[in-house]
Amino acid sequence: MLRFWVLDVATEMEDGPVAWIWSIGEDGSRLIVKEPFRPVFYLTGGELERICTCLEASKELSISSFSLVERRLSGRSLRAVMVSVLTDELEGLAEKVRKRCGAEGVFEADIRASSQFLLRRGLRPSSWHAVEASESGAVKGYRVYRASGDYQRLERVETPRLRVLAFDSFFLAGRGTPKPEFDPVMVITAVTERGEVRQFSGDEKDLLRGFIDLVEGYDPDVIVGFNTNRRILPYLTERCRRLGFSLSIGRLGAEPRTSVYGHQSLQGRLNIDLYDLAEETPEIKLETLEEYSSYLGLKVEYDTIDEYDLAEAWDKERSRVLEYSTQRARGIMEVYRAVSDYIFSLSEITGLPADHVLTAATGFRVENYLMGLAMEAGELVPPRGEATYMTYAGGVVMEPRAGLHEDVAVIDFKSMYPNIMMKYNISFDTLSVEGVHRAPNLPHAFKEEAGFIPRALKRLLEERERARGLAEMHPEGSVERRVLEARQRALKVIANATYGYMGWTGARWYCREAAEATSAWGRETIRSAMERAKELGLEIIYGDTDSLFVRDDPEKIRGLLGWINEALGLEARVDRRYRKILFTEAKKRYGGLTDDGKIETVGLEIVRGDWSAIAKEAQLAALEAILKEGKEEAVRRIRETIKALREGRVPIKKLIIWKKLTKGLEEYEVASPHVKVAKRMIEAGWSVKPGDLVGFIIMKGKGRLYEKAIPYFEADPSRVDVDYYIEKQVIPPVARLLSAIGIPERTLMGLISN
DNA sequence: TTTAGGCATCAGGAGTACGTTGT
DNA sequence: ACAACGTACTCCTGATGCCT
Ligand SMILES: Nc1ncnc2c1ncn2[C@H]1C[C@H](O)[C@@H](COP(=O)(O)OP(=O)(O)OP(=O)(O)O)O1
Repeated sequence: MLRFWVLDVATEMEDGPVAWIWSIGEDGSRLIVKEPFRPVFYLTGGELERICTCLEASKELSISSFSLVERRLSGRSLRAVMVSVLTDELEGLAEKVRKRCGAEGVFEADIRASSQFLLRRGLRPSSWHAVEASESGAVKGYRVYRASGDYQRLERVETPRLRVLAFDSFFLAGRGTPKPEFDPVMVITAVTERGEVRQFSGDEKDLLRGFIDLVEGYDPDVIVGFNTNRRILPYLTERCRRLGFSLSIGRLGAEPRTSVYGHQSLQGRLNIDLYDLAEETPEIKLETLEEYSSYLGLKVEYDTIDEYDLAEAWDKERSRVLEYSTQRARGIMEVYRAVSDYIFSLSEITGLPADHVLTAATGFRVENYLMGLAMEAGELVPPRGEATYMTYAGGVVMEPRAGLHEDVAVIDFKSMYPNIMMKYNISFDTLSVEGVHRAPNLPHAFKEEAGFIPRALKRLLEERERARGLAEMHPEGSVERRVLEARQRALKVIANATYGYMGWTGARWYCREAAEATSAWGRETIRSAMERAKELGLEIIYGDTDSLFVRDDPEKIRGLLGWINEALGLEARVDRRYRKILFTEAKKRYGGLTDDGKIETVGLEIVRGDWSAIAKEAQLAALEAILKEGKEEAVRRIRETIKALREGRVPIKKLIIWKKLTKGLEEYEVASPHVKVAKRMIEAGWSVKPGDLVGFIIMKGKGRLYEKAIPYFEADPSRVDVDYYIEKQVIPPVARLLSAIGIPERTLMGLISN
């Protein structure tokens, strides 16, 4: 038996499609496991025997074989013709066959060949397998095996030692964002996992060739960078082409290939872009390598040079640029080390290859996970439909009791929606008018027979519990803990998103009834818990969807938790205790002092990425004073902030307001500062695209706000509109906190004039 | 390539009332 | 006297990013 760890899978056309499993062997060797593979689609409806006769007569098409099989569709048994084909262009062929042979439905023709291979053969990326295989030569030094028989998943959990190359690169433009048509590569710096640094600069052709040679010589399994998918790899590829050669950094010398959703695929290697990871980390508001490193608590030094100053720095302080490039490559390696386990675990859970899982949107992670289970269960994977969007009611949110409260306990249901889906067996394949589980105030019901979705959730929740347990074994602040926390959270998001997935019109298993019923039962559950809490004499201060904030009373809370467990069959727990907690009038916003002495803020401007740092700091200072010192101190601190602003003592960086461009500039209906600034930047030659953050500063002047906003890197500190920052940034968020403890806004407005 | 709904907050823009100005 | 204009106000909506 050959044992191997799956790095990546590709299908290549030889005599028909062949799956190439790029792998790491037990002895650490790099190898390729090959298996001729026949992608499959199913035909249903019509007269299946006639369809078979028709297929028999269609020998000229690339059909390898076909047979009548028993499958399931939404849980119901169904006969179908399974067609195995010799091409990786399934969709066209399937449609042709369907028409010619008079079938009604086509299933699974829209799943790409390499995905099919992974899913059908039960192969999991980023995990260990065993298979009967015979050695059959070598390609470019990689031993090749022919697999025969089924793949067995092994229990081993550890990741083999991978060769990793971290790199970063800067490009040089005379004006604005560098464009690959004109502007050369200045420098590439690469670092191996042993810490060896190689820097390439000078003649562009030489430096690119140097990098290619390094990759070929070092032969990394993983190439990791920051912003490689969207920017660096396409850029380098284009530069090489223009210089008359190709960026041959694939394992058999191929160029990077643009794959699904802007991902750059490297033959036989994993291309990992840490930017993708930064983007989905909610604590990180500004997706930069620096922010990510500091979020992880890594000790990496950066002498940062802003993108907008790079060209100038290259002229004036070249050695600093080169040094920064090295720091970045080192930092990328450090971050990779910290997060690689997380990436591989996400890949293993969802069944998506490690480099694809990071670019896949949540819905597709869920879907891929479900598809794997579906194929195991013989459940046909339906095509994506075009359901019309219909909204439905979600969770209930209580009006908070505004003000400062002492000793508040937060009671929280454990994975509420997933557990509700399991309790009431909510699934697309259990929806039935005669079902025994009838959703409150809805015409939807679900039957007893174990559903597909509850089965899928069970595994996710178990895995999450495991990750949570492990996380708690590591000290707070340690890298291990952060990574396990991230895994735990990823599993929670995938589980919750399984609920949202069924309410998503783009889902293969769209089932609005299931999603709607889940939130309806959620409302019923929290309402009954609220009632019970009141009956027990608990004082409720706030609640949102699955939580109750109550005045702490351990005895009564114990009673409530016990009741929830017995009467509702769900688990709730005290998630947190606040010594003090402050609510404004608003829902979903509060800040408190926890029992272990930490300040926690939820929803307030402090946690939002679209407020200036000065405003967020001022609000935090006020909150801290309110919780720890008193009202007077809060007012004193704000007075100090305002004074500092007036006297020009606040660094310009703290005045930047960042907002994301969420769509193309033409699509905006109303003018706004960040859109205006984006337009201005584009005119100056900078590239600003949807998904980018635009940083701006408000300057003195007349007119609308958007007329006073300029790119942050053009701001002259002496012309900043200090009044705007005082009156519209600092005061309102602070005033909302203060008014909750009875200090009228006037008190702050009085501070404006001095 | 879009998991869902619920929510606060801000600024722009349309509509309106009202006062001022010029003829 | 009356139209044209500017300003201040209200109300609604688009936009963003958060919470669960
Ligand atoms: N990202 C999300 N997508 C869809 N539904 C969500 C999401 N986050 C939360 N919900 C819904 C479903 C959850 O069960 C419910 C309560 O959320 P929350 O308390 O944050 O987590 P949880 O109850 O699932 O886990 P925990 O065990 O950490 O409390 O709100």
